[in-house]
Amino acid sequence: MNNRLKVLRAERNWSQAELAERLDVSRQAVNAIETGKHDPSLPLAFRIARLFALSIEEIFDDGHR
Amino acid sequence: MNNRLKVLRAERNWSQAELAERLDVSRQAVNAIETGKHDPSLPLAFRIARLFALSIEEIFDDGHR
DNA sequence: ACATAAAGTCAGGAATACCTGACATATGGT
DNA sequence: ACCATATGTCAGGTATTCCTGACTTTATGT
Repeated sequence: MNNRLKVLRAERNWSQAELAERLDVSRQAVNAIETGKHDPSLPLAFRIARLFALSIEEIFDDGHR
Repeated sequence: MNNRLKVLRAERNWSQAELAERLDVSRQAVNAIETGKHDPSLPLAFRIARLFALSIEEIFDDGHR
């Protein structure tokens, strides 16, 4: 699952730790998602989308067009 | 996580088993999601949204707003 | 009433998404 | 060069999402 987390974070000058705090997850969880080690749960995907005021589909991409 | 799976399925006259087959998951997985026992993974949420030609947000609702 | 299909549920197990704590490496500022 | 911050990664543990197979309960049709 590809995602635009790193760029969205860079646009706001947030560290992974800052983003993690805003999402109420661990810094490692943010890192793992950014580096593609695993996908967020659906509830977390919702929190991410809401934080950036975007739809889940605008942030995450599972390929299958 | 609330969802409109049951209605979307009813609109198409699909059984849980038929839906499961189209989503390539077990019948029990569909049942568990419909009955709110657990949330789908993000990849599965994408497949569900694509199948019904809707956005994830149009199908699932995590409460917050 | 009866038969079949659909839906719900349980147990046990596999894979994955989270956690904390620790440590290594990289990047940036002074 | 030095120091602080950021990022990446590992281990070990817990919780969740899926699986199969089996069973019960509920709906539907004849």
